[in-house]
Amino acid sequence: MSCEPEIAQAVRDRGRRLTIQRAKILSALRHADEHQSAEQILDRVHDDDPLADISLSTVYRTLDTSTTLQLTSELRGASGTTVYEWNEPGTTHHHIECSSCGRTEVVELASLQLAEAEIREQAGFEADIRHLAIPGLCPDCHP
Amino acid sequence: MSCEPEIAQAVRDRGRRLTIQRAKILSALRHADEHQSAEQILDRVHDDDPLADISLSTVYRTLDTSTTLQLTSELRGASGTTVYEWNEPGTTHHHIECSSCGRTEVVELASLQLAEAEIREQAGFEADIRHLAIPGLCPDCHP
DNA sequence: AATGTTGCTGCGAAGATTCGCAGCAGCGAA
DNA sequence: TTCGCTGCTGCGAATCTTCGCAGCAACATT
Repeated sequence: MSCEPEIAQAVRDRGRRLTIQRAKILSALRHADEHQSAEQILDRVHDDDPLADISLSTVYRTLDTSTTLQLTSELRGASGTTVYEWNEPGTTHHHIECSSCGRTEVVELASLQLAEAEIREQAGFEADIRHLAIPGLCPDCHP
Repeated sequence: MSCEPEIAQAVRDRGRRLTIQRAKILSALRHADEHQSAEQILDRVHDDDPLADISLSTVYRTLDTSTTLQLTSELRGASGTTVYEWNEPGTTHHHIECSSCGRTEVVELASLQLAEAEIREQAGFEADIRHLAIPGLCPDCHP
């Protein structure tokens, strides 16, 4: 796969070490076509290389790190399990999840672009709202 | 405390039963001056009534329900533990949390008011963004 | 006030995620 | 290429959260 060097660059550019584990974990998520749980990612790594010996802790730690590096996003849904997705550079989308039935939809919210500036002004934080999870109620669960 | 009837109303109005457990749990959170973890809420219930016999499962279930009813908000931070807060009717504020060091700040984002309309239009969801948690990097953790 | 329905609760177990520690390995420097 | 520093990993345990089930209790109806 031709994108491995890019992942390697991205990790190293940010002052982290590129380990075999990180390369495999991030590559697995990068090539998944939808968001994945930690366990699903580990399964994919094993599909690709049955001999890979990576612990689930490392998957969690890697995803935590890559989220800090803004390479990936975490979505902690009501389902109890957290899913992760690869941040395709330059793209933006938002997840909205029904607090009642758990159903999710993807939307693209132009108004959130303004929020980043507001946050920078008010708190000095560099917010990452390119891939945000928003709670709500779906049409079926409205009062 | 004079607000118990209001809590009772809010729960019953939405077709749920008002149990002693729910009343105590929600009252405890209602009177806390900052967001609380499930365990902290249970401690507060016990402070108020040492004989109360409420399980932690029930605290979690009650908060889950009350969040669906939009009486409370959940904030699942990077710290690993979820905290909850009472939604003061009519108020709005947003939490921004540093993905790196965990520090949080409260901001108030006018631009998010537009997002609710956008979401309604695109997906038909009734979003609740009055108390949203947004990931980002604080000034100290910027690259 | 008594009754029936069914939503809630407590308990224990299971599942998901984080943590602590000792040893390994990536990468810069020599 | 070798060496050394220190960040990263695997493991097992701890912590946090959810789940399944049997019994209880809130509330509408009588």
